[in-house]
Amino acid sequence: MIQKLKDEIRPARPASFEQEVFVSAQRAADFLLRDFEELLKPHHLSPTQYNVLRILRGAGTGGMACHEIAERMITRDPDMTRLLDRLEEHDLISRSREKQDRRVIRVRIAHDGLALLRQLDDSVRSLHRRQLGHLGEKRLRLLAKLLQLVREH
Amino acid sequence: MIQKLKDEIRPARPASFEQEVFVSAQRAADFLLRDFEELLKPHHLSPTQYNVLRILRGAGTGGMACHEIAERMITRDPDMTRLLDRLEEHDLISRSREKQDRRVIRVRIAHDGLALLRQLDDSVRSLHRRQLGHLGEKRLRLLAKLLQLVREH
DNA sequence: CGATATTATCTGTTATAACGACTATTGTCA
DNA sequence: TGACAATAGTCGTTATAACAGATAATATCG
Repeated sequence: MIQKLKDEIRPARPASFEQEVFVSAQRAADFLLRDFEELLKPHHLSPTQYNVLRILRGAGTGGMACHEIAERMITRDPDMTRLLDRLEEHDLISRSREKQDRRVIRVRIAHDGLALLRQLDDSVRSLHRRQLGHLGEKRLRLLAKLLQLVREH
Repeated sequence: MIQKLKDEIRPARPASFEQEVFVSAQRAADFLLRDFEELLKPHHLSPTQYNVLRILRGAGTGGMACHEIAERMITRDPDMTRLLDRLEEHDLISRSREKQDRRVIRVRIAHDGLALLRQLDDSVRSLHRRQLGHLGEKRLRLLAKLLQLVREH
């Protein structure tokens, strides 16, 4: 009886190396994200919101349609509308309907959004340096290359 | 006026290489997680819940205290109680209060939980092989090593 | 041109995550 | 021993994410 339970509790096969890498990737990403969230918290921004602001700054004065933002985001978000609602409430972005294609909402970063990003630029940069700088440029290039390969599938 | 806006919209400095690696890591982790969520969805399990079941299977018949589970989890979860509530509702785990230290709740994987994991073992393994196998063992070892280095800080 | 498909976004609802405060139990140390 | 701190887990509340269906505008094709 006890032997049977012990057999049951054993997985069919030991975890594969691919599985271990999967777990390592999740752990590393979470480890990095945790500090980043802490950095943003005093500014009442989530990493996702920060990401959107960065994308919009990159888009320049022309702004971007919702679905273009969604395409560029780091992690997918099925609820762009309300994500933008929150940013608009805090005057970090502005929205306006397109003239040509009236389905499209054009989103632009607002003055306050730019100011906030600017205020964060240095601390974000130095956080990432603290988190990853110890690897050295050579290893970082290697890591970037390998992560790129992971996604190229 | 327009020139001023253009200046404002430009970040203080271009993104550092460390920042790029940070983003790559988040993207790669999300990319891997997405497929995994799809695989689990028909079984009404989230990656977090699956992770807990795996941890409990690893713990064996002796089970584990809540805080021990929390320590071993891939991503932190500040709400272990309700995470376990959901698993218990579906009879995937069982809980019982410790005799010696009555503060502690001992959690064990239940028969149905073991059966579910066993059912998933093969498909999880082959998913990760599909996702990562193309890198080859040498690159996977390198990647695992680098991800380990990231966390060792 | 008109029916239908597609695209872009929004909204209602439910589930989960995050944040704090709270209770119960045990450990520590004067 | 007895006050106080530390630990383990729970619960109330709010915020966000996920899912599914709805709405409006445009594109396509016979």
